[in-house]
Amino acid sequence: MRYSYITDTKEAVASLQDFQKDSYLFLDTEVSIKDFSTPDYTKDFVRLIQIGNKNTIYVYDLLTIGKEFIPHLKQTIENRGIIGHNLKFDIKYLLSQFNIFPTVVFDTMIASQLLSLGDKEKHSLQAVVYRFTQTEVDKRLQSSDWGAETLSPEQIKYSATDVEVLRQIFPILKERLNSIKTANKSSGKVAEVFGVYNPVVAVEMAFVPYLAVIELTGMPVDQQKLEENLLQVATEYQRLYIQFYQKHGVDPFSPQKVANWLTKKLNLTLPKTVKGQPSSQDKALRQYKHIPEVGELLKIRSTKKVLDKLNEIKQHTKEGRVYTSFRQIAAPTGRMASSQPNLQNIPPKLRPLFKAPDGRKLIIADYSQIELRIAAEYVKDETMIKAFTEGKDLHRFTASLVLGKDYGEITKEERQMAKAINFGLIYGISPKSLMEYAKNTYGVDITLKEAEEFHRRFFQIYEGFHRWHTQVKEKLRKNKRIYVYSLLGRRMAVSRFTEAVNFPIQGSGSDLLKMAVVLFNKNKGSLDGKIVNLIHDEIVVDVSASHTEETVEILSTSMKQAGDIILKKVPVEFEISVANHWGEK
DNA sequence: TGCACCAGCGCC
DNA sequence: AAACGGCGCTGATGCA
Repeated sequence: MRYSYITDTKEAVASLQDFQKDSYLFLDTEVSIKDFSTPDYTKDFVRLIQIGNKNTIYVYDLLTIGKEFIPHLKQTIENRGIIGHNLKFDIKYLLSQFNIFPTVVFDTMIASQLLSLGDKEKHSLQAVVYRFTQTEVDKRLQSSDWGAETLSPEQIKYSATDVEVLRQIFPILKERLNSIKTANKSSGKVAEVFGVYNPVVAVEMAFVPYLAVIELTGMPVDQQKLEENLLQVATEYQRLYIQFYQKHGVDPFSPQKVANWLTKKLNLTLPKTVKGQPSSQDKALRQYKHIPEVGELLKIRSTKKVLDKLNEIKQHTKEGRVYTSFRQIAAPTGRMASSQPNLQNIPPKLRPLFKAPDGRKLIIADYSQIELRIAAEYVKDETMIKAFTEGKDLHRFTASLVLGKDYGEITKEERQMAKAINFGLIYGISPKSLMEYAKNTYGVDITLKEAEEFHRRFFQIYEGFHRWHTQVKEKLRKNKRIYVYSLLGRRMAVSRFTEAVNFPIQGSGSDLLKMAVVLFNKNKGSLDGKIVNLIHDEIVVDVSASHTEETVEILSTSMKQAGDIILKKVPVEFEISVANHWGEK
């Protein structure tokens, strides 16, 4: 491995000449981070930036290299594609401290995740290098002192090695990704520069820098209201807890004790858990909510839930914004996950806390019935496609066909019943579960015979779904594991029927949202609207009041474009509204 | 005491 | 719109 440690400004600027000819660079950074659990992207000291091409690696020491170097560096990085591992991390530093924002990237962590087939694999640089080259990377210096006045030769070599291994794994990852079968070929700058052909790869890579920006932006929070709320809920919770404990001597958060107490003292019959213990879950208790003790219990639990959530938000709020962390590919389906705090499971009653700052608005946009539309497209079910094309209410439509009644004469209850049928049956719910579900959710008593009849009718009407389920079952009978694909070519290996039917639908939903985000960012240019949250099929944008109209327009166009790429036969629909806070409809 | 697991529940 | 599926957070429980 050839590498040069550069400490001089002139030398640094001159060295960039060596990157003029190559189409892409390998990049890594070493940062001096005080507390690894809470990195501060604006303050932590970026000590080294390492850049390599196929011939050489330069390690730039920013302690001694002057600021004049930065514009040159910016030009090099932004004009070339860059390859790195977990680039969201590096980009957050590059953007917030140096105003460097690469948009053509190949992330080897994302690549590894896309190849992983849904297995529980690790995707650290070390793990990925080992998996694809069977060589060990020594990561012992990863958290060494990168703020030290003089770095040791070992530290310099370590930092160069991180780039060297990227060079080794990139061609392997690329080749494996290109061997995934796809219906279409990807287009765009990412695909062109790196030579990747799977559209999912292109979308995921293009998404990386924009996700970094979302995290840096943070979601606006009404901090005063948050504090008031917190105080009020904390007081309420304490009161309820003390009252309950003094009255009954039972800890309301011990599931076993609660369940035993309810069965013995109050003679309630409760469902059994897997271990044979009585269960005290809310679902089971709700039927007894008229009993004061049970009512108190449910109230304490829900209050505690709200209190925890408020604290979780507060913990990560700074100067009126809350900063979450997204995992770009958290589920094998491509869905993201948000944590610290999780902004994807905020209950509706807390959403008004997320308020646009003065002079700004929130744009709230979400795709309508997206999974059902995707399913219809995916299985090419002519009847369902036609219903969507004609703008029919799908639940009402299913109810009319299953029950043999006029479309216009479907009652509210029948429509509700059809909802259960639509969502349950496309994912392979059994007649027995359908019966239980109808009862639990709607109190609709249907016999097993009736459930079987609905089941039969559903698959008679929607032949595409019948064909799909039959084929999947057949394949799984013949093979222990089969590959399933989303509409954009995301792949997973599955061995269970429910997984096999779920993956393509949920996976295509992820494809769709990520593509909409990429298109929105490309379409908006320098317009000020910024995405502040993503919740599976929903996009929240923070925009200055004066740019609201244009941004709504651009977001709509982008969501439509993404929709038209994923859904060729089914029309895409979404709701989009302008609000002062997230709870506004 | 710390860790791994799971139950329970919030969201899509 | 709900749970067939997917997450994250809290706290009890069980074990070392």
